[in-house]
This record gives sequence, structure tokens and C-alpha cells, in this order.
Amino acid sequence: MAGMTTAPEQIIVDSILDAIANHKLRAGTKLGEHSLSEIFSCNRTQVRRALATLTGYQVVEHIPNRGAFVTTPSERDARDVFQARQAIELTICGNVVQFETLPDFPPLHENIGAESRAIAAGNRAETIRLSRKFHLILAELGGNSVLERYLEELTMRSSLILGLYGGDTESQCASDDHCRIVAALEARDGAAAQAEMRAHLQHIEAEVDFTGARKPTGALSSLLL
Amino acid sequence: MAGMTTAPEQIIVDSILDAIANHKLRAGTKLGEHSLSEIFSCNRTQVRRALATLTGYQVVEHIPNRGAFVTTPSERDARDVFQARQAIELTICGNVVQFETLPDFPPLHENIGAESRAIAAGNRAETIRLSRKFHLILAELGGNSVLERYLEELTMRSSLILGLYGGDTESQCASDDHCRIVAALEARDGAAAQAEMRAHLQHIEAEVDFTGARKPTGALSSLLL
DNA sequence: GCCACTAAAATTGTTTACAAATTGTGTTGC
DNA sequence: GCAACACAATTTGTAAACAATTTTAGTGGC
Repeated sequence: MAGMTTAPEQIIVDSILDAIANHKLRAGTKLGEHSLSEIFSCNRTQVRRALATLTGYQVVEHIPNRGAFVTTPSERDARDVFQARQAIELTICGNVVQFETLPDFPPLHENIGAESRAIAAGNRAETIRLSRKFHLILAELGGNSVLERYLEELTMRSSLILGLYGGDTESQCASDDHCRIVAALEARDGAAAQAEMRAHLQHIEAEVDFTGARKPTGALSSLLL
Repeated sequence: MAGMTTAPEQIIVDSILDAIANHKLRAGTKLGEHSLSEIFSCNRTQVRRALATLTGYQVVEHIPNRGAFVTTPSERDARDVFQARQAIELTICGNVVQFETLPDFPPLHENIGAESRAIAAGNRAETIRLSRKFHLILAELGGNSVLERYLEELTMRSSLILGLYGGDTESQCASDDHCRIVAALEARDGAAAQAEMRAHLQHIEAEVDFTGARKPTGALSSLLL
């Protein structure tokens, strides 16, 4: 497994997902097959598969004979996504405190530390990435593979929503929220952890504002790292 | 839209999903591309796309260079699926009772009626189909598109699990459970509805038994209607 | 100047042919 | 008789050519 090169379609999916999560790729952007095959220097077939995968994630919209576009979430989508997140993440919190053997919290602490540093350094992209990662680590600790997979999709869609309708003050206080959640989890206080998680998700959703004009849709070029 | 023929890949997906839901197609069955393209008299490309969609539903497992197989759920999968169902369906119950304008319950009643009749007639396949349909109607009434989509997948996987590990007395009492859930919903008693739903899901999960030998894997021929 | 129509270019969708891998079978050697 | 090897057949994976659709550009008329 030395020279094991990652499959090109996986690279495409990850790159686009990363670009969306970091608000480098905005809603409505067209994802042309030829463009992508050139950018990633691969076959159009592989691009096609990658786009199908992303469509499954509800992160890409596929219009017949027109092509693939980064999904533009509706107001209803936003509401539904955050409610689903609450249902799932509260359950995850309940799971984490219920294990006989304590799960290893160090990864969570490391993540929170890195998050604080990223905020202090003003590194917005890294802050967003680490904030999402926090929820995914927690989901993994929950031990339910179904909820984990769903949350992967939902955090992605959340990023997309915040990129379109979110304010600029985004997730400055997220690090504190995360801290409180972990504290309650370590104290094995499930109810408290769920309360903190609920509050945290409400903080995030509160940043969404549909009244203002949607941010303009960007071009497909900020993809390459 | 007169002679509008449904896309072949949709037909394939629906047929396989239906066959799985009705336990006509069992876990472990190989889904050969050539076989399917002959059965549905279509191109291999379309079969391929259909299988990819089913893989996304976690209902088909794709092994590189080996082909596609009906997923064999593990014990952990079963646990995770039913816990996820609980988280999602309790939230749906909460949603249904919260709308100002009462949702239209007639479809639910019709479904329950048909279910009772199917049970009385000893029509096992129809019973299973209608039982699943009940949960999907309820999900639609809940008004959350995300939860609705997830439940579509989870009910499918539940069918797969019950087909492998379930007893033969399956879902005889389901109709009564459904009745009680709707009654609580109509009374706008969210807590009661959630309690009934929780009990119902526990009844279903109780039918799962991992100790016995897994039922044998069938051949790919019981597909055609 | 603006709208409608037409033709060309670009993009998506589908089919076909080809390559790679796996499975099954038959043979040989012990 | 059994195991290991080699070859053939089947099956999946990939790429390239072809067809259909949409978009864009250009032209003519009002």
C-alpha cells in the first residue's frame, strides 16, 4: 500500500466538499464536467461519478441536460436541516454519556484548542473546518454509524446555508459552546449536554438571515488548492 | 405527458426496493449487471446507475470487481437503524401535533384500514408494504423533507433486517400500534404519540433475533412481477 | 434599437467497444 | 484422490466515439 494513489473521484468529491464547507465555493455555481475533468486532469466518467455522489449528499443539484450546480438551499431546507441536526445530535449526546467505558475525549479537546487558536489567528476557513470537525468527532464517539453518516451530510448542508445566508460574525462563540458541551459530557450529565447542544444549534441557526439579499454566486476557479 | 414512460433506472430501483421491502429479495443476493439488464431489457449503463442509487440507500453493497449484493445488515447496523428511527420518528410526531392547521389524517386512516384487511386476508407482502407506507405518510405529514428522506432509507433497511433476522409472526399487532399513534396525534397529545411510537418501534425491534441461523440467501429470479 | 429566427459551438447524455479482474474448469503431478 | 497450476469464460471497469440537447452568436426584419 505504498504508492497507493487515492481514486480521482474521491479527490474530486473531497475537494468540492472542502471548498463548499469553507465557503470557497458558493451556492448556484455551475460544476461543468469538462472544466472539472481538466482541473483534476482525469476522465469525464470519473467527474460524472463524483457529481452523482455529491448529488446524493444533496449538496449538488442535477438538472437534466443542463448540468450540475452547487445546491441553493431554500428557507425551508434550512429549517429542516437544523431540526434534523437537533434530533440527531441530541441523541448522539445521550449515547456518549451512556457508555460504560468512558470514550476518549482528548480528540475533542485537541479540536477545541485548535479552534480557539484559529479564531485568535483570524483564520476564518480553518475555524469553519474545525467547527464542523468537532461535531463529526462527537458523532463518531456516539457510536451510531447511521447518525454519524447523516450528520456528515447535515453539517455539509449547514455550511452551504451559512455561506449563503449567514452573517460575517459567524461562529466566534462556537468554541465556548463546544467547551461547555464537552464539560457536560465528561461529567456524564446527559441532560445538561443536550441542553448545551440545543443552545449551540440555536446560536448557529440564529446567524441565518433570509431577509437580506443572497450573496452573489462565485465562479469555478477558487477550487484548486 | 401522455406516453411518458418512466425512466428504466427508476423502474429498476423501485422494483428492487419493492422486492427487498416485501422480502422477496434477500440479503446477500448478487445483483449481476448483465442479469438485470436482461430482466429489465435495458442498457447496462442504466443498471449501473440504478445500483449506484441503491448503494447510496445502503441497501446494496458494492464490492470492487466483484459486483453488487443486497446488503447483509450486521447486528450493530440493526441497533443503529432502530435508534435512528426513534430519534427521527419521535421528532416527526412532535411536528405533526404542532401545526396550527390540522394535517389531513384521512390518508393515515385509509392506510390502517387497508392494513387490517391485508392482515385478515393473510396477505403478508401487502401487510409489510402498507406497514412501511404508514410511517412514510406520517413522515410526509411531519413536513420535514430531511427527516422524510432519511426515514425512507431507514424503513427500507428495517425491512431488510426483519427479512433476515425477523420472526414469522411479524407485524400482526402493528395495525393496533398504528391506530393508537394516530389517535394520540389527533388528540394533539404529542407526548402520548411519542410514547406510542417508541413502544411501536420497540415491538418491531423485539422481533429481531440474532441467535438463530440467518435465513438462506435466495437467487435473483423472484424479481419479476 | 429591439425582437425573432437561424446556425454554430459547447455541453450533457448514451451507446459501443475495449481492457482488467475474477471465477470456474480442466489438466497435471504427486 | 487431492492439490496446485494454467487456461477459458464470465463479469466488472474504463474510455472513447457518437447522438441529443442547450446555449451562444450572428443575421435580418420591423
